[in-house]
Amino acid sequence: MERTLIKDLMGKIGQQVKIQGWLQILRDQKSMQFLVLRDRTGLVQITLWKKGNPELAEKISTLGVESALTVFGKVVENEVVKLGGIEIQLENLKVEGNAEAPLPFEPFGETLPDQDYRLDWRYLDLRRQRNRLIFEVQTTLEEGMREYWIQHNFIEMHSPKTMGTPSESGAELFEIKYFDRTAYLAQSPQFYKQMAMAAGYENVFEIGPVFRADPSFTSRHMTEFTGVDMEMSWIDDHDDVMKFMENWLAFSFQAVKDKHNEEIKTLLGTEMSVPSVPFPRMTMAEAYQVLKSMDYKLPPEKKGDLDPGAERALGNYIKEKYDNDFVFVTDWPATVRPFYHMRHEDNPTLTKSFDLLGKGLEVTTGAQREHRYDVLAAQALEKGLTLPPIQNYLNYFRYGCPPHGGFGLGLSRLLMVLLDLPNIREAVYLFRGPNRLEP
RNA sequence: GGGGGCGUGGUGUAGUGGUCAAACAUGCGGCCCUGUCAAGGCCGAGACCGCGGGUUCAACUCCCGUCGCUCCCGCCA
Repeated sequence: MERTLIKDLMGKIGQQVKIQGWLQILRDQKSMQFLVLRDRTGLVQITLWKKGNPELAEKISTLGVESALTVFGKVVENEVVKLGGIEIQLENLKVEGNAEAPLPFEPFGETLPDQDYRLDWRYLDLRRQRNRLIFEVQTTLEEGMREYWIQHNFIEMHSPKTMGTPSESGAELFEIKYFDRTAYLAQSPQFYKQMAMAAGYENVFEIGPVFRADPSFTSRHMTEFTGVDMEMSWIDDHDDVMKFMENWLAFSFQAVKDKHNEEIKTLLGTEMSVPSVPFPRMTMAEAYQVLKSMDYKLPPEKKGDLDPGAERALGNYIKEKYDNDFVFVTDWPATVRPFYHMRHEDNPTLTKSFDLLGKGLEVTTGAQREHRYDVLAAQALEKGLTLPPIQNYLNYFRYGCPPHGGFGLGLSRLLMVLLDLPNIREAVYLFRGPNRLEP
């Protein structure tokens, strides 16, 4: 017999059905048993008159909530039933996976345990529909991103995650044993996607894991996360990257809205909005003016940079003034940017770079890259790097590399912004942090 | 790495020097209940109050250390 999904039961009134799901509630009375079964599409009540099948009733009495069940019965209409006005008259039941009692916690209880404890029992926490929805949204979001890229002739890359030499900055890399030598986990596909530019791919993207050995204890950091990276060739400057990016992002958000708008409202209590294009832009210098006008005081050591408080303040300002959740902050000082960001011709202290803030949270860093070998090498030296460790990278620019730029985006951070999630641990399937390697 | 906060039955909380051999809710077990539906009623089990040391006649409560969690900052996506 074929399985019927709970949402389709209305069309099967009077028929025998097989449904499969988890026992959410068992009300075991003297003469009647009521089971509420949950599958990914909804809840339904299942009813058994005990005297009609004492053996089955006995079996049901031993069930723990959250057991995985296959249920056979007849769908009947019953106005008395508050759960959709229908119920299933139970005929047979197979226990596929019994749940021990008590559960570590009640996923559907009125109060939930601390997040850290729920992380220990992540699969139970994920049974809540609102958590399932987060990853349905993520799936649609990535689908939208891919669709837009493919429409624009991008090639998908899968770059290695093990590296022989530290690339951008040694401090934040995880060292791993690699036979008789040391290797490093990639903290960005940066160099590899630029290599694709040198290879003449013109447009590439990658969605893959990146690793950061930062001992960060915040609601928005992870030691391993999914990076969304792209790089495009033959641009005039970083604004070409921003133009592409805002349209790409709006397209992907629209895909999410088309598919999940109602559920996001009901399960997450948030109204999602598709940002209007173009996103507001402000240079770093303008951002400082705005902060000054808001009386936001940056710590003096943050010269030329923003701190999280400043980012939140700018997010609020943009929301109020332009009614947009996003803002590009451009033209960051070279002092706070990596050596490979291209600098302005008329002002070499500033880079052709940008951050994208979403609701005041940094979700992206991007730039036009320096593709001229001599300039790039000079900038590396100026930053205090030595050339031999990055010579393989520098070589990409020796035999005809086109002008190019791109960005890296944190997938879970974008989900936080999209769904108004307060903590990145909710926006990722399994969180990894300095003290969290399990499950 | 720096700073703040927290750590009490399975879970969420209350209790902040003696009245606590620790309370409430929920969950769990048992019994009762002609259809329940956030079901309800009764009974029961379950915590040496994170760990170690100290102060005190007396510590869940104060102090020190330690571990864990959490938030903010640094770092970044």
